[in-house]
Amino acid sequence: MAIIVDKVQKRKDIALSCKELFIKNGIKDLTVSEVAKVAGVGKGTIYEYFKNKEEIVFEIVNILLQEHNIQKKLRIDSKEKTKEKIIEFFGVFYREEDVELRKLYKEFISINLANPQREMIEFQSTCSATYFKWFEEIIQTGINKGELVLASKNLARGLFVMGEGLFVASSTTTTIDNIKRELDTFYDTLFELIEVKK
Amino acid sequence: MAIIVDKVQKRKDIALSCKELFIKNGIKDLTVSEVAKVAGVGKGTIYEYFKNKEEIVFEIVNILLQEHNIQKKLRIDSKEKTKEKIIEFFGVFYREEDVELRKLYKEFISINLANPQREMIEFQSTCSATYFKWFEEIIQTGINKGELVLASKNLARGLFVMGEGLFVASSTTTTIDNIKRELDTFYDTLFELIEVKK
DNA sequence: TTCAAAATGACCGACCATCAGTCAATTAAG
DNA sequence: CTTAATTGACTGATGGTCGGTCATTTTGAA
Repeated sequence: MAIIVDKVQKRKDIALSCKELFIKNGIKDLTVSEVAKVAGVGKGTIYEYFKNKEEIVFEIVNILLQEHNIQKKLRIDSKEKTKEKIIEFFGVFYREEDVELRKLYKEFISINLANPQREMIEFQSTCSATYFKWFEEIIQTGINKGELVLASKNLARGLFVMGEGLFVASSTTTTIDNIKRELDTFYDTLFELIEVKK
Repeated sequence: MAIIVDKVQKRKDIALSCKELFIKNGIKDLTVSEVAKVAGVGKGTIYEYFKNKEEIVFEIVNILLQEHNIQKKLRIDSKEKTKEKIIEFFGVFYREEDVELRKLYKEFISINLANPQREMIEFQSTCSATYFKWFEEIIQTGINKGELVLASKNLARGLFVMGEGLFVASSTTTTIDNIKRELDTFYDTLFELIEVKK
């Protein structure tokens, strides 16, 4: 045998080394040669760790999402009321500090829409399912605690995809200038309807 | 002067000639040479009518959307109740006959997310604004007719982007297998909450 | 035990194919 | 003859491949 490198770790290293470059320019203007350069490896080596250019993005999203989820869990758990938890849940779509994640997510959706590849779609599905389960639990807890009416459960899916919709809409138009305000109005109204009146 | 061609019409002709090809493969696998071939013109001519490859998609969407809107208007007007109108409004996201339009829209969103260009974003914004105004009118009429509670108005934006969100979500995952059912459950529940009880 | 040959994984960058976009030359209508 | 319209060969960029090199470890004969 010869040198054995930690393939998993190196894959992460390469991906993260071009994170800034990628976030700045997006996948379209990121060349594999550039990636190789900033990662300090030869171009051929890139293809030892990634099947294609898209997979690099896939890896970056993967890494950052895991970090993000830990933070998210803490933030949500720290909230008392269900409404606050739900608002926190969608915070990623407008919170200042998550601007990088949004940029990444934008590219990720774009790639997934343009050339869906089994692995990426499956990853996206798993993420989405996990998030949705998490979201449903928040709603269910709200119902159990008597904060929300029973029917709220059926609104879960709609609410869940709404965040994504608002995100895409705001990314592809110039009109929605303040996601946070839009969401707030919506939540206030909806909670007026689904909160159990004391 | 010499030959004068109807630039606007020829632009449409070229765009439509490659519609099938584009819907089948998406923009990624569509080459400008191919477009030129099926349009029966030289490659250089394409660039007399379009600034870049993306603009061809832009034109196809534009043409088909206009056709679609006429149909949509008729369909919505034919419905009596507000709930039916709203469901009809989002029909494009699951209706069998609109499968082409969805494929186009998917590519369109993808392009807009990956390399936003002023003209396309503005077009998208205008479309979106028009649709939203239309949607708000439906809600407002519902309120005026006493079918919906006043608060429904504030839910308009949320409902509006939800359609888009569900569409994107279903395009990028494998889990949502039946958009129609998901939407129906959501609407039924929501209308249970916002409909004025007689 | 020694050490050179064999084996192997890691790495590389020249090269290839593809393709979006350009432009100088050509065509043809009036 | 003028000029709008058209064209396709050409260019530059870039994603991905592949033959080959290098460094380290294994092996087994002396």
